[in-house]
Amino acid sequence: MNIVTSLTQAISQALLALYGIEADDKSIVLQDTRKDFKGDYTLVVFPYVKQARKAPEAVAQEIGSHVKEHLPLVSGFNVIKGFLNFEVADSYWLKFVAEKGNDTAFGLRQADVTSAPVVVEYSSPNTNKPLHLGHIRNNLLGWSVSQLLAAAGANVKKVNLVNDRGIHICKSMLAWMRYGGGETPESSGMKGDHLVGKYYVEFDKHYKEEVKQLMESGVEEEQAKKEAPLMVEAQSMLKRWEEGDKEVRALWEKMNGWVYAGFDETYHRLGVGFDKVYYESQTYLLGKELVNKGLDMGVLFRKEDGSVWCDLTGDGLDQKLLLRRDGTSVYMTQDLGTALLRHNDFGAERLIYVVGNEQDYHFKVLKLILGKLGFSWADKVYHLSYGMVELPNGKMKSREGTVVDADDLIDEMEQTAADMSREHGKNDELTEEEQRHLHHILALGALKYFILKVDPTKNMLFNPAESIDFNGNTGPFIQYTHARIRSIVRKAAESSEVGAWSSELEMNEKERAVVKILHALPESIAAAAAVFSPAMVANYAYELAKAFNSFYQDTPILREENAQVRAFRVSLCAMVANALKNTMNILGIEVPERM
RNA sequence: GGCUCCUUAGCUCAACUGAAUAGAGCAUCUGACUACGGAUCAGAAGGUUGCAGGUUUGAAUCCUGCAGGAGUCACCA
Repeated sequence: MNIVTSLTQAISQALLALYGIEADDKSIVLQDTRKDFKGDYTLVVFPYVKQARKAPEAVAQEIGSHVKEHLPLVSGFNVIKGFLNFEVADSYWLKFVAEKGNDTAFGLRQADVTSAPVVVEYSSPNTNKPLHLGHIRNNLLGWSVSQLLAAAGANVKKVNLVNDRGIHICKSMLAWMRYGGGETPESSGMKGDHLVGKYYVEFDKHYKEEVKQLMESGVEEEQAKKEAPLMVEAQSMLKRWEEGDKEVRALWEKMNGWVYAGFDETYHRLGVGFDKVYYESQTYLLGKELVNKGLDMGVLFRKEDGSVWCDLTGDGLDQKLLLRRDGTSVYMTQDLGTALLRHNDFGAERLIYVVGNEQDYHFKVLKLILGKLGFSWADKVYHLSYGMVELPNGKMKSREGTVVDADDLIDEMEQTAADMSREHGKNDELTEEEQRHLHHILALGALKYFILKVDPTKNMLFNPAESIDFNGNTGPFIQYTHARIRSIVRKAAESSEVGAWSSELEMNEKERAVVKILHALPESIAAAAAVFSPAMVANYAYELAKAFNSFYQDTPILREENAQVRAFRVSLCAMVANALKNTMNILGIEVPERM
């Protein structure tokens, strides 16, 4: 049995026997003993001193004795103020490595495919411009949270909802017709999404010019923005699209096709994917029946002008529009519809939306309305809200050209990785193809780790000029550690002298540190999954890699003369390599055999 | 202006549900290569956790107020 559960139970029994305190296992919290003190797990006894009517030191002393007496795995304990530090016998740790050392899936739970799916929506791009750094954070988060939940045993379905219709698409289409001269991805050599994005910018340029001219001729700004010929034409194009105009639809399909080809390439490079892709052009009319249902139920109401609203003033919010007076729906209406669609499509238990924090309000409202409409799963809707990626000179603004393009960024990272690699010059035996693959892995390892190690909810700063480090708390550091370990394990396998070891061995401090971190892997993954935080996984992997390096630096492994100790250390190596691989895989980061 | 979130070392970030002396990396300084892989390791220096109160045996963490920053308050998506 796991030592933590054993300890918890022993403590619970001690509390009952000594003081008659009935503490359930959940209220007993053990924490890792701080490095500077002797021991492995610490119990804070302050919560019990009142009922025990004794000084903290005395209480700790008594609990310690009682536990040690009843739990042989506890080899000793010490008391400092109100902190009771338990020491766990080496034999326990040795047994743990012996049992789990060869388990390549250690720490990962088998996903239960028979349980109700958890649907994770992420990415959700617009098809009028290419992906940028903000999308990268979204995609990486979506993918790794999916991996994380799966590692914790959930049946995860990843979905993407592509925003493929609307006025913004028409802008690109119109500009392409006007100024494009029939340019295609083939003729221009541009990636499809970049080409379409170029015409979106083009539209904005000419449109601003028109607005400026109108204002110079005395038209108010508001009015000028509405009346500029380009805008009027884009609006009419949207109308024709909605009416199913063949010409408009054909162009729409053609240009969206270019964009999808471009997106697929970027998704592939990022290593993300989906189980199902929804298109807004097919779902944007959903939700109206729900509104009718809501009207019947009396949770929604109609105003005199015919528009339909939900009154959320009772929840401390405003009234929210759901149908315009002309009967057309808004964003919220669609999202209500797609939530239901998704729930029905998968029989989903939970819906998770990976969407930026600028939509916090929207999802708060979405959840509330779903609840009012009587859906029991409304409280299982979770908005995984993430902060913006900021640049040293401020926010990214597409219109001002201060965006970091996803493809460009990946290109640069790969170049940097190639340069670094060449500098270290250890990969001469690799073919060119293998080297390219390695550079790709390292580049994405650096990028992904850099982004995922930050708490999702927080805004983060990205400095493209300084690019991303390959030293310190980085993806490549962990990748490097893995590659080194695998190298040792390979050599050990060649020598074939690796045998068993006895539980009588004594571990040194650094070995113990590594083993303890390994031991915590399952709990760490479970804890990270509970709060949807890949960052916690990243920090775990780093801590493990660091502890291993520290151990590795001054402890002989293959040169160790004692065969049993050698065997133990090799097993430990294999286990660390495995744990690094599994945790990095959750982050979507590949880990090389050599680098 | 209302509501929500944020503020930790020079910089970028940690600290799970309140617990011991708030931890890493980068940058700076000092040491360690006849290498089981130095993309490493050992160490130094760097902090009144934005400010002021409060609750608690104990607060970066919870409460109140203030300052600074971001987001949002569309018959846009």
